Amino acid sequence: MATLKQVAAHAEVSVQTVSNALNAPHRLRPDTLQRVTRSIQLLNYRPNRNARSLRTSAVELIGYCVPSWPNGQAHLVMDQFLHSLCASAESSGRHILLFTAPVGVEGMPVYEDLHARRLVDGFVLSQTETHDPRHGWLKEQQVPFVSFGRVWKESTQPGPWVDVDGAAGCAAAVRHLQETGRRRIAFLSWPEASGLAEDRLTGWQRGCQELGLPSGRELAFHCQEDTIDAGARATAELLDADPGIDAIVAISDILALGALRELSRRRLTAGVDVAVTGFDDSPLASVVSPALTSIRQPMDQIATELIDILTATAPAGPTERLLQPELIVRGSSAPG
Amino acid sequence: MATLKQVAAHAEVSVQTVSNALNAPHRLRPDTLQRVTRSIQLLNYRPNRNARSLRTSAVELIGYCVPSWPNGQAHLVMDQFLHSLCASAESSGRHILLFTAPVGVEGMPVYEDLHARRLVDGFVLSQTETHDPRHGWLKEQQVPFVSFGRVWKESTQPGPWVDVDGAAGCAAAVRHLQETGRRRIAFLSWPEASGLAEDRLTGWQRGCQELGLPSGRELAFHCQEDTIDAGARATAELLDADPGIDAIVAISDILALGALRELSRRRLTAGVDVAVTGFDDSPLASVVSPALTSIRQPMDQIATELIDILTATAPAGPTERLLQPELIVRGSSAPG
DNA sequence: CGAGAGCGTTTGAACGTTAAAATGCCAGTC
DNA sequence: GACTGGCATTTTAACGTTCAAACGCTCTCG
Repeated sequence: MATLKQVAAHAEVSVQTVSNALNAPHRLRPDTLQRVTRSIQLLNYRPNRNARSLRTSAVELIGYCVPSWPNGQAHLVMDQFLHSLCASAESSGRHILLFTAPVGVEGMPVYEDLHARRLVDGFVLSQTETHDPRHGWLKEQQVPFVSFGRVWKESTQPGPWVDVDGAAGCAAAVRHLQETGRRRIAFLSWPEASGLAEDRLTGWQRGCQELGLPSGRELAFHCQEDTIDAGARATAELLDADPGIDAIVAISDILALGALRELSRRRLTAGVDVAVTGFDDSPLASVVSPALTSIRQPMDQIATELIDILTATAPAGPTERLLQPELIVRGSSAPG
Repeated sequence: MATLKQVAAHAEVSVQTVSNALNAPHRLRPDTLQRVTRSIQLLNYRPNRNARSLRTSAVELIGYCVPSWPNGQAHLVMDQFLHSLCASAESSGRHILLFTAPVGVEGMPVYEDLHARRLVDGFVLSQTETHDPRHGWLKEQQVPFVSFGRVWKESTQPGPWVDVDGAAGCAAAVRHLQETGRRRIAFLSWPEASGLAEDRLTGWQRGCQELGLPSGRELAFHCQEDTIDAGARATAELLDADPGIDAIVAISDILALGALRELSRRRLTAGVDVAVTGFDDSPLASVVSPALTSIRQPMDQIATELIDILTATAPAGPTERLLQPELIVRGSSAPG
């Protein structure tokens, strides 16, 4: 484990010169720079991050609270999100530090502690809830953070955020279904209380209205839980009540899977008799048959924006960014 | 942001005494301790981790490479694993640092760099591959690490590991199926090359043999990919070839889901006509209908053991631990 | 009653780095 | 030839903590 001192001795310069070679190479005369660089390589020197952080008081670590879902349910795309987040962080020389914390106010001491002890520079928040207490608190404490997900039903949300336009995604699904000949499009949703659900429902509604398709309350079903079973039961009820339904936009891949199952039980062919779309383009979507058309959140872009905002030195650019999802068309909505 | 110095001034003791109050309270006279503690609380002092780490050269961070699955497939239980790992790390005052790295030898520089720059004390490896190069390399470099998963087909594996006894899990599934009246139990597997597959296959085989049930090659099907479709096709082939099959042990929940789908297509009732079991007890298992009997890996215990081994100061206890999974019985194997 | 041990506390130094100020050198200017 | 300005490099001092040694006090015991 070489130190600056040893490299300096080897290159016959002062310690500071070696430091400059790494952090401000333009300050060195080309020949000196080359000599120092050679010594660095020869000794396989790596700067000690702790010493650096102590001096600069920046740890280059970003805290992320690993979500724990109350119902034991997994975030099917968390893998992808974490991977993108890590990659983005790394491309700016930072890393992600994971931690656990209780949801709501009880979790705040954990955030405070991590920041006060200088384990992280800031936080990326996800699983944003209505009236999430974290945003206000962090802003007040002047702890840097950025939120993945808007706090819903608030006119203004404290602090910067990045989110995906779920409404636009659902509207795009509706448009795609209309273009492929569908005329009676149902919507499979979560409980109405959820802000996420409201956003996506609105997209379906507006999409239908703009195309002159029906979008009445009887075409929207609110499932109480996000399970395949619930999706299947909802689909059954919808089809029983209105056999004319020829497409179903589901608010999640899981509910869409339920729809697929119910269709298959009824000897209906998904994608032919009734088209189905999901949301999130989880790994499941491409693994079922027919493969599921789904709305993909641009994970890489989300991650890049999050890190961008969090690590911006000067407050450049907007700090509220709504990204567009992408409709991935597969067999469940367009056979062939 | 209070520092030791300020606390010391406030409590009218030396800096070292405050440090001792935190790290070796037994050295202080009770009244001094109390006075210092009061000052610490009053000033809301938190030790600066960087300074501490610089001095002690221990960062209390554990590196974990966030897996990227080549086929874009998600690890359905990664959530749970990460959550358990974080919780275990935290209960020993540590945290998890995430990073990305290419698989195989090309990833080694990343590990080296993280360790050399003192970003982490050691590593938890997962996604262990046959002849995984990381283990040997890390051992040689004397970088602390522990592996989740054995390196297969090696008589001795460099370094400590924790793993789950997949064979025992599958044997337990077979036993359960036999007890509930099943006599012809098929096995749905991955490609034979996989060590994981071999382990679990062996469990099924031995389980059947011990109970006097058939376990010939014709009852084991090796799917080329881990998809619902592949599982369904395999189930179709198995049932076509041998209509007497009354139970299927699948090596993954995904394949089991395929089996369920094929059964339903054939108007057979899972759990009544043919019993089905999966592996991993992923969130999907409880979300399908009938709910899927599955073999759960003890995530909390795995995480605890991993952290235990990695952070043990003295080499206490065995550093190769094989944990027992648990069979979670649900409707797909025991209706009612 | 003086030497030695034990305890609680302080002092001095170091961990490896970087910011800021100081230094020395050289070329250009009047 | 002294004077200025600019550049490359070095010196000094810190960042906040802990280790190791030293200190001074009290107690024990021969």
